[in-house]
Amino acid sequence: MGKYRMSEFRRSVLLATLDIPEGETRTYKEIAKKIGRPNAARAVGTALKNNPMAPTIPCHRVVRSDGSIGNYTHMGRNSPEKKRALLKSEGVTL
DNA sequence: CAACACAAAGTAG
DNA sequence: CTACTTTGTGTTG
Repeated sequence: MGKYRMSEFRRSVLLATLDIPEGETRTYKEIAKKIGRPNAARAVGTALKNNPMAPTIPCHRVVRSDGSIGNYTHMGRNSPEKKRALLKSEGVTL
């Protein structure tokens, strides 16, 4: 029987990210806090890095706490510019 | 064991 | 004040 089970941490991160409304942004810290690991903002980034295989999850709505855009990996390629473009497309004022 | 899509506090100037 | 360094966190390679 296959175990469709990734770590709880990763699953929580994805769900929390999926819960971000359109046009809104959330910080890695906020996501971390939401899933009960307020000090694991870095782990949140690591978790998202392995998941943005599709626009299924609005990982581009997760930004840094200091207002920076943060990073964005898609298909093994880092494109912070793409992230910024997506946010702007949703009407997010940086 | 080392690295990473972060954060906050500490050190140096 | 700004810039760089260090420590904490959880998963992946």
